[in-house]
Amino acid sequence: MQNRKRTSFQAVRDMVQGRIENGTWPQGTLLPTETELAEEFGCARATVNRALRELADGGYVERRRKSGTRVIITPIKQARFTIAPARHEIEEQNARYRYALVQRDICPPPDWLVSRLGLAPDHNVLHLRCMHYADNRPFQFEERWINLTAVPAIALADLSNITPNEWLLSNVPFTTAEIAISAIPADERLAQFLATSQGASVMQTERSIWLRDVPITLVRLAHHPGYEMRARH
Amino acid sequence: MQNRKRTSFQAVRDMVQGRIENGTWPQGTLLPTETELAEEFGCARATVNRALRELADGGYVERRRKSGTRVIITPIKQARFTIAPARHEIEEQNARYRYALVQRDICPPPDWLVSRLGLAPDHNVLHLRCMHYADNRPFQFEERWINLTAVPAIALADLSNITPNEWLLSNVPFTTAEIAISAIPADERLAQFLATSQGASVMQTERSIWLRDVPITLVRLAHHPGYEMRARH
DNA sequence: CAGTGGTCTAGACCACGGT
DNA sequence: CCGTGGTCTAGACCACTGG
Repeated sequence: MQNRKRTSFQAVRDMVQGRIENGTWPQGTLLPTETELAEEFGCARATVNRALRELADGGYVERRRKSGTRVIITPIKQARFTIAPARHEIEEQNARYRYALVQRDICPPPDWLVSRLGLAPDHNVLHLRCMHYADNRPFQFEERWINLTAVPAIALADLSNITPNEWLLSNVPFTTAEIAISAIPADERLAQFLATSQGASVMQTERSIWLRDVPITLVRLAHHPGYEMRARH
Repeated sequence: MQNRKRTSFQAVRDMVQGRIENGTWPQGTLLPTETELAEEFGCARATVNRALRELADGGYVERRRKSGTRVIITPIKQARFTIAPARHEIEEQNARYRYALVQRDICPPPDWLVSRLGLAPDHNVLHLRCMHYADNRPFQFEERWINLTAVPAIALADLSNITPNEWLLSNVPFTTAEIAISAIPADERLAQFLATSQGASVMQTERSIWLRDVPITLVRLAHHPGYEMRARH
């Protein structure tokens, strides 16, 4: 074994990960402390810390002060999905993007929306429906509600040429987003927009967005039949 | 607002993120160097480094040596979903988990599987179907193919009491996973297993798993109607 | 209360990649 | 070449939490 140029945090990470995967440290094992590992690997504790922090991020170990670092019992893996605007997704496939505003009205929020976002029930919201096309084929149907109390300016915006998403991105910062993905049957209206049959299985992404505690918008994206979300890890 | 005891990397991260979000540093802006930011915030360069590294992880900025740190042009957000075994998900809801092996056979791999995983077509695979129940209600239908060339031992395992997932997790390490999520209509068999009607909209998670270049398994999980995947970010 | 991870610092050297 | 991020170090103090 020749001189390692330096002991990198990646080497430490890979060593520890290796010991977890090959069974040296089975699930539930309490790992040596950072100080001990630093000694074993001949590096600074900060290096071990970074390595273990990445393993914790990756879902391999669980860290708690005082009790130490423990190999996760049930290895919950995490997958990262990229959430791109329809335009981006479509143009990446070298297809032509087209957007259409279908409906726009200002109304009191439905009850479920009030409770979902934590809205004030007596303030109106902007309700939008729009379509996104790829090469004139239906790609995504969007239904959106926007909190006019938080974003009054959007009531004056012309949303027939710019998507609500783009308008919001360039005008409103946000801090928190919640995403829920589900499979729903297409109702009659949705089936027409997506050029499919009523009852067809459709993937729906629902996103709720806040700026700190202030609800900004909730959007439901119904994807065309056959759409897939993909991720690697 | 009282004195911040120290300048934390989180404070730096939030400051920078804030400036990106409120438009001080619009998309494409070249940020000051780490050294400059450290000076501005009155902290060590390592602190700024950690803050910027996290922002890069989060998809806010792009970092390159020599050229510097730049605000990402198209803000592609990423969402992290946790991929937990059915047992874990069910027990977390305080429901009783039950597993049943439905079918087990050893057969040549179907063509689509050969090309999807990169299998040798002339070697058999283990083909399994099983069910996961929460409080005896159908939770998830699992169909799985396992590469017996890579994992011969599983042919001898008794999979009626331990799930194939659990067996694999404790016997085979893996390095790469690919996930695809889609919405499918339930065929007759699936509808029966999930106690729903034929054609019902069902969310399907397909996972392919490799150990380096060696394909291990491909599994399709059909979730019960109404199932949702959730994430925050 | 004491042990363990969490973070910060100041300084150093390395490695990549424009110029 | 040389500027910028990437990483390491040794030491220090802090903050959470289990016993």
